[in-house]
Amino acid sequence: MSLVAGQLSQAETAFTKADAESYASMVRPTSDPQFGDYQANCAMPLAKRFGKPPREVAAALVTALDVDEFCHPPEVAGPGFINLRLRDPFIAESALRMLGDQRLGVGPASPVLRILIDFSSPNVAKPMHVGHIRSTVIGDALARTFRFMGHEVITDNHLGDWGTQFGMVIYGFKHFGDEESLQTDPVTELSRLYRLVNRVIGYHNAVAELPAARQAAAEASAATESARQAVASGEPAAAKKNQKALTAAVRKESATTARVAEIEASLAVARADTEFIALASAHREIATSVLTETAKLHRGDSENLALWQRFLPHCRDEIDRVYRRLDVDFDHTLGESFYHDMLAGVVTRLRQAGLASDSEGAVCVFLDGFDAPMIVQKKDGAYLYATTDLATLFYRQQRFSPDEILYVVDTRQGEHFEKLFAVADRLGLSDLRLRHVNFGTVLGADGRPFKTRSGASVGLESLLDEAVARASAVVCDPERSAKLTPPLDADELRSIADAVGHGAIKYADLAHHRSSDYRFDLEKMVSLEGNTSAYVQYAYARVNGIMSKGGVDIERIADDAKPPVLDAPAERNLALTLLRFGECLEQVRADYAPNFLVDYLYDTAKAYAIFNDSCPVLKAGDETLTKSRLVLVALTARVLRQGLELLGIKVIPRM
RNA sequence: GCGCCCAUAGCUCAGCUGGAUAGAGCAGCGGACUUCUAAUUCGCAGGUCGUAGGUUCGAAUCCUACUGGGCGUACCA
Repeated sequence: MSLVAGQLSQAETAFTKADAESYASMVRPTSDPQFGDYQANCAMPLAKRFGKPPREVAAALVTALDVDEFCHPPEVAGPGFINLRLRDPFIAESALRMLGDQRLGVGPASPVLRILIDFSSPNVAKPMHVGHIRSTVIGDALARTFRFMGHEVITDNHLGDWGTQFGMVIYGFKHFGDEESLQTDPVTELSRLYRLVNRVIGYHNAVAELPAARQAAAEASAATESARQAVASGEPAAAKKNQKALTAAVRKESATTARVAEIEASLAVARADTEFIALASAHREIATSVLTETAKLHRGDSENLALWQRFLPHCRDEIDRVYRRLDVDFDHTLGESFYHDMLAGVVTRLRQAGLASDSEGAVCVFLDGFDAPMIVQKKDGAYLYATTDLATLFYRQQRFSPDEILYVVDTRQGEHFEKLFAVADRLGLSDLRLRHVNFGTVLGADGRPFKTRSGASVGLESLLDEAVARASAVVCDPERSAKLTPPLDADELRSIADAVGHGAIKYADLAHHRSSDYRFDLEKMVSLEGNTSAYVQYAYARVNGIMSKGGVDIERIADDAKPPVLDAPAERNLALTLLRFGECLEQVRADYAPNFLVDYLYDTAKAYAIFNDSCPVLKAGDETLTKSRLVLVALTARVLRQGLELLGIKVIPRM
């Protein structure tokens, strides 16, 4: 495609005398095979620009276009589309060249950019949960993809290792801690303390919130009643308006009463546990005490600092275990604590730049276009995550001098990043491209954010365990595995379930455009049917089966192979699809959206399935044809394996 | 109140700086196995792209208003 665009660009220049922006990149796969392989849509905008009929422009472009080497003569169709059909020998030779290239014809990128990706970034004081999937999986896929394209990628896990969560654990240990448990099983003990403190705080919050919630519900109920009367007795002229007000009132009433019910339910659960209530009653001031412990830690209090230093390695072990499972790693893990000493300097710098000022006791940066300021220091003197983010930005700029920094963070933090970037801009960092790579929420089957029935967030590890268990049930059918030669043994079955289970979760996440919310449905994710990880992994296993049976050495096959024959439609379509690998990576790059790669791999797996159905390889009955088709099979194997690897998903040789 | 995002087939979702007859999967119906892995594949059916205007040769895509939903909004991250 870039080849076409390049030639088109020359033709366009001949036509426009370089007197217009280029539309040569408007080449894309055709919407329908009857129009050829690619269509160029640049004639229409050019026609508008020069006030000439589009078909005339298209004809002029075609005349100037020098693509005879790899294309059949282009045709002008419809309002001015230029349809291009690649010559089979060109496709075949390109496929062979791709097979012989370690990089599958991709890159190296030009220009090579230094891209820093900030992703995952969990709070380490509490167990990872479902909310960490997206940042981790998307960030990892982008890092792998951009690196493969030839960019210089730096990954940095900006851990939450210094915040209120540690204040909670410190408070928990001081009051409820068990020294022996901490020594024998630190991770469980720390997790227990976090959960307990969190629960106590939640309980007191609920108690405190209940009266106000009840009142809000009562008011909403009264408002609904009066809205109802207005509808019943109001003037006809205002009927529509009144009805609308009633609808709104009813909605508010239902929301507020639901909130009351939610609080009451949680209190009922808590009160059933008398031991817990006794404990909670003894710690009424826990919320402020936790903040005090956090503040003491930040001030360098020796006891709290010692506890923090004691806890942190265990918290790190805990998340590292999950990263190992997910096969995710980082070049750097510079948590919030790393920047602590720089925070005062950030505030000073902002003051000196005339950006920060005092307001209501806090140090704030007021920015045009925002109602609320960015607060960089609280009235009690503590710093906030905005301060840390700025310190981090300055540090990264100074140490790594990246061209681009990507923040793979929940879309709800959009406003925070707008402010952060605005401040960076005001401080003269405008040549550094900052980008909030936002993503939507993971929803449960009910369309609400994915939670357990009791309202807690779902633990990441238990989710992975469940995915592996379900994958095992779907993929490890004993009758089937016995049919393979040799039969799959227990170890191999386990590694299959592992690859499919973890792959399913990653694949499903990456299959949706990152900015949309999606429904988490494990059953669908591990299914062998449809656009799933298992389907693509299975396609690879089939490909691999043929290669091993045919004795193909995938590393050597390109050395003495000939360009494949593409007489069958399935052969040609498969080859053409394989050639588009690089194009889809460009799409991923342009929009920071791995779902383009997922779609591509699914298309490729489908194209292969059709080929597999209609084109025998080892049984083609003709040695030349067998060799030709083995080239396509081997290239399919490499593309699927490489593509899945860029998504962080493993392939298995058999399944 | 203000701001951001979303609304596409029964369901879950794609749809690439505006392009030809809006796609896929699942679910439904009907075909194809002396298979190199049928865990596959082929066909059928299914859509006023939330509503109403506007811009354009051309709008799911851009603009405006409206409807419905989600999220954010001064010292959590």
